[in-house]
Amino acid sequence: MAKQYWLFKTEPDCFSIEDLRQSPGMTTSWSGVRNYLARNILRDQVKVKDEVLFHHSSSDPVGIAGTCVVTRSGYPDPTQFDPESQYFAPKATLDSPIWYTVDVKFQLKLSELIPLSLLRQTPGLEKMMVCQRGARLSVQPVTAEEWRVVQALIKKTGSIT
DNA sequence: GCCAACGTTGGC
DNA sequence: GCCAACGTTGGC
Repeated sequence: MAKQYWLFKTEPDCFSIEDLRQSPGMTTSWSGVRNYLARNILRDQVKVKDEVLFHHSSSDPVGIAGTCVVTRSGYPDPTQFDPESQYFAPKATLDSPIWYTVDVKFQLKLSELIPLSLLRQTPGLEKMMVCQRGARLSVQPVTAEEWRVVQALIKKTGSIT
């Protein structure tokens, strides 16, 4: 299958691109997604080697902070089985898990975050999901063309790897 | 299965 | 802090 592209949202106070860069193996499990549509995407569509825009939400400014790559496709989110976790799901069992996660590895961190306001002004990104009003989905598809346009912005902005 | 009430997300 | 969008819950 051709490589696919995604956008993952996270609140940097909770987990930032820098947190990912400093994680063991620069890799993390994208656990804690508790929305069914996002769950279905993680479980069914996100594949190893797919590339991901790492998006900071509820920050100032909000926007793309870096990129990462999928290193493990959908598997049951361990936090749903952990009574100590804020993501614990009492009804989930090992035999019938409810929530899924994927693993992602750090690729690059932008020298400066690319603000959502800039994305909205950039030709070619008018239809990008994150640019739409009220787009709350935390795991979003990104088209190959949108990815290409964002790559140009990343090159222009500068980044560290 | 409908839909009102309620809760959460997230940009501003 | 506000509030629009939208997801979830639960009574019927």
